Amino acid sequence: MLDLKFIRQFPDLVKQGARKKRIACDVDLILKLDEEARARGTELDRLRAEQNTLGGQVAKAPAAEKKALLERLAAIKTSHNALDAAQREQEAELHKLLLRVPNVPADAVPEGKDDSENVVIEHWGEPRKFEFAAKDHVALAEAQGWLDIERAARLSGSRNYLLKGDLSLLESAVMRFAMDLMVGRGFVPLSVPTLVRTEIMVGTGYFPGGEEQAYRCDERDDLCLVGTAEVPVTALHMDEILRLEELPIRYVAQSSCYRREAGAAGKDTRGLYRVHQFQKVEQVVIDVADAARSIEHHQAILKNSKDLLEALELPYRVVNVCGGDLGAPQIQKFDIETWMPSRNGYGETHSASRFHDYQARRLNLRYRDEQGKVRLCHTLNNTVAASARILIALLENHQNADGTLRLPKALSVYMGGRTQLGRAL
RNA sequence: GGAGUGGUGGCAGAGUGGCCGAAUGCGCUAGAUUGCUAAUCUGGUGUCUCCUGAAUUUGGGGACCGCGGGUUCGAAUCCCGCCCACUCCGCCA
Repeated sequence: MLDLKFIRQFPDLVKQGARKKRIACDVDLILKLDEEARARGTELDRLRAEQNTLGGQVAKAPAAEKKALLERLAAIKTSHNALDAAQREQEAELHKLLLRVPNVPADAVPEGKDDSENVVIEHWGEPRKFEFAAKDHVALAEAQGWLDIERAARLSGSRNYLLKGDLSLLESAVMRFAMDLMVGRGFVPLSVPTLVRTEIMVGTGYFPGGEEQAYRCDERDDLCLVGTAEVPVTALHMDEILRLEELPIRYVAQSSCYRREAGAAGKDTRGLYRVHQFQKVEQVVIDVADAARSIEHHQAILKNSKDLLEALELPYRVVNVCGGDLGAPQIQKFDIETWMPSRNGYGETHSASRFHDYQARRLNLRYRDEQGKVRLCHTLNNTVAASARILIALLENHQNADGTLRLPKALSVYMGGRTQLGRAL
């Protein structure tokens, strides 16, 4: 959410930002409603002030005057109530609109309509040339008895899967490696709820807009399954005023993630690329409202993930996500795409977002600065490792000609010192 | 799931219809005192918002005592719903 004062002050910036993101947003309507609401609010305050003054006199007023006083108060109340009802309605409408105003993208965000116009800014590693017929992750994993998509579908429908044997262990190994890497860098490990209230989905910016993407409990419980640990972790300190000494807060959390993938029918149907449930280690940074520092954090959390991929010996590239592919909440986003031989291309495995105070305003997440002034925090997050997709990359990039899987040294430790998984096929 | 108790400022804790944005204590902070520390004394010490002003530090209003409604001229205080915590019983990985 943007500050109404900011929108008032720089309406054109907001409009341009929305245009760059290809998100419809009626700034003028918002400004009109805001102006009306403020005018009415002033009048309401005035009425209330009068009511307060007169009300205080009622008890001590002589009986003769009391009646007149009460009549006057009744009149005030009537006009106040009418005005108040209108005000509430309009404020609700304004708030609804406000929740959908997209954050203004950074200048460094490239112009572009969709992901095809994201700008590659960095490469690491060389995609491997196979001197044998390389298998895709499904063929390889099934041949090794590591994957059962058919039975999983019986349990849970399409886009579900079941890991077995060493691949199941490998998933845990990657997650644990990711956690250890981050803890080694000072991030505080967290185990968090993956079921959150709707309010939390709104606070982190997923709702309104992302409802179709989230699993929601029925009306008995106002709870949603999160699509990422970013949600509970970023919201952890909502409604708090943090002390300057506690900042920056750096958290890392592993969680199950759930996505409905509505609207993705027919897209990435084979294998583990687009699935309803996966494990993910996520990093979140909460700090002071300082644009330069936010940029530093953004680079730092990006670096963490690049380091992880390098330790896993997986070629990747970094893209600067263009306006049209950016979500409403983000100021800027860098995606890391990891080489996946079966796609003969790079597939998104990480997403590093910078929000400024967009989430913090919705969450009422604040801190007290040096001057003692209360201000909204800045928040950022990035994937450290997302299980299903990182497994695709590991399986496909590190397969041997005989169908076994080479383990990078970083993971070997987590797999009992083994350097290779599977049997020769 | 059933029964009960309770949710007040950074914390502890008063307040059961107007004198309460809220006593008191602790903490924090500025100053005084002190050779230093401690102790003591004095002042200050919530958030949001509107109007006004050159000004986030002018002046004046409004709102907030878990959240949302209601009763009343007037609600922290009474009523209803919800959320949360705790205790007992039941069930359970």
